[in-house]
Amino acid sequence: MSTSRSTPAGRSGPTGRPASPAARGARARAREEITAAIKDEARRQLADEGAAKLSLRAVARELGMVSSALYRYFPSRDDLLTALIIDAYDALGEAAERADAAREPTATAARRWVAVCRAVRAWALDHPHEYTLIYGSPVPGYTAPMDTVEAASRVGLLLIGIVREAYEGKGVALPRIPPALRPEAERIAADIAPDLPPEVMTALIAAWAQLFGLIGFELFGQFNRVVEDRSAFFDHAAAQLAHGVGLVR
Amino acid sequence: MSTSRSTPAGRSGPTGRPASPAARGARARAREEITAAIKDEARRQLADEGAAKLSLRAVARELGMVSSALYRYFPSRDDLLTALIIDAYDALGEAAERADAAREPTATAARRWVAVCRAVRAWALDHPHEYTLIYGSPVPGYTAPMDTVEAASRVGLLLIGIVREAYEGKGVALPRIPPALRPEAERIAADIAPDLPPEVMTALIAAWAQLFGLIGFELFGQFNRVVEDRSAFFDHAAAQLAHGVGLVR
DNA sequence: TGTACATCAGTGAACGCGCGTTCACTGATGTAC
DNA sequence: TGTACATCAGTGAACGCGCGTTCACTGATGTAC
Repeated sequence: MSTSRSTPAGRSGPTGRPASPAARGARARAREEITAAIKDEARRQLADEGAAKLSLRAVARELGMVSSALYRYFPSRDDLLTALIIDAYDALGEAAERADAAREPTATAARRWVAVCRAVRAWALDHPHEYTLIYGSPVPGYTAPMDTVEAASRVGLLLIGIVREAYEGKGVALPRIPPALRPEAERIAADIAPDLPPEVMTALIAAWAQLFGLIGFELFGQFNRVVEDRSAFFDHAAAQLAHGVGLVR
Repeated sequence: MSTSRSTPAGRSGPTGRPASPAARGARARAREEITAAIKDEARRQLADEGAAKLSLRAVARELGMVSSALYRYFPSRDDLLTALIIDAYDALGEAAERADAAREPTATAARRWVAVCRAVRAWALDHPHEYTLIYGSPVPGYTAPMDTVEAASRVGLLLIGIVREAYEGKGVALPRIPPALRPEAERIAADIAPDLPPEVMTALIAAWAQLFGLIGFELFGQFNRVVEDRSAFFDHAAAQLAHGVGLVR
């Protein structure tokens, strides 16, 4: 129950009544605050121990509650994890969307692409453990429920949107793909964005995976003693990815 | 002590004497066998629980030993992890090197590159949990000692070697890099491969990170319901990476 | 070749710790009439 | 507006489990003379 996305103030509560912040009773307000406090503390603990060792008891302890009290808010440890995962996807998606929304009106698709990549990287560096939660190795014994897919696809959809606008404005040079890949490319495009050419969709998905490869290597230490000016390195790599997708300007 | 790489039969033992398999006493042979059995069982358990929860007690239990007995072989849990990590890097490196060694004599650099990428992917799909151990998110609370770096760099060195041969044979088209990246590119090249142009080294490192991004996305489920013919997709992406590094043939 | 001694592998008990989850309960807050 | 009842948050004890590591010990294997 409590694992659904937190209801923003102003939406209707469980009774169906529209509930203004003032009208919500003390109980409802307390519930929201404590739910948020639990998630905040859990996020804090991700940093120390990682998701695999995230412990309800430790969270409760830190909050001055008894461990069983958490079960009023999350029916199990996995549900708390799910909530953290959805929040992380949403926060990352929002950061990326905000970066794109703040573009200058004259920005080219390639510039928008790079800006979104930079926003993703910046969020990852700012929230390394939440990033790890969603783009690191899977948490053993945990399988993400379907609730996560909507939030998980926000960054991907944003990138597709940028490429789509560019394509409509003739700002895309079709990448070439080998014949062996053609059927798969057509299937991918049909499934995800039938209005885009298969070559573009295929290149886009590869670029999407590669973007997270760059960020992961930086975050997980593989660039230690290799790359130093990581911002400059990343910016260039992101621009190259845009190029690979066919964004010509 | 026992966390150093396992001594292959035929090398000299701790006494300095050359020790043929026959000459080694029962004790030494048993020690090697049991060390290997511990690592094998630990690898098996990585699959179920992940590295964060790898447990000496569980390994001992499965081997029919008492947990304290493992301390004769590995001074601590972290040392066992280190041994597994080094083994994994070595196994991956060896798989990549073998794939390259098996090339046809006429193979172009681009073909060699793709063959190595495919070998890395194949090994990752065959050993997902060992791959996760080395290229997944870091194990919380564990920091890899310096012992791992040699094994960790085998794949990278192999890729550099391929590009180097191509460069010497004029098989590389210099990628372009923006002026902002020039100083960092020169630093990288000077540090790692002074005989290669900075543009090439920079592109190589980006491609290296992107390669593992592609593999990670496939392995960690991000391609679920997105990419289906993953081999075809990967082969093309790997060829594109070669192209990005400047391998023209 | 035989013997005394040193080395080593493995035992079993213990220390001190942590975990997720359930359950019957108390007391405060909210709701319906 | 006041009261009876329902809802809910939080408690504290308990269940049953697992963990890494230490330690004194036994008995087998190896080594030096």
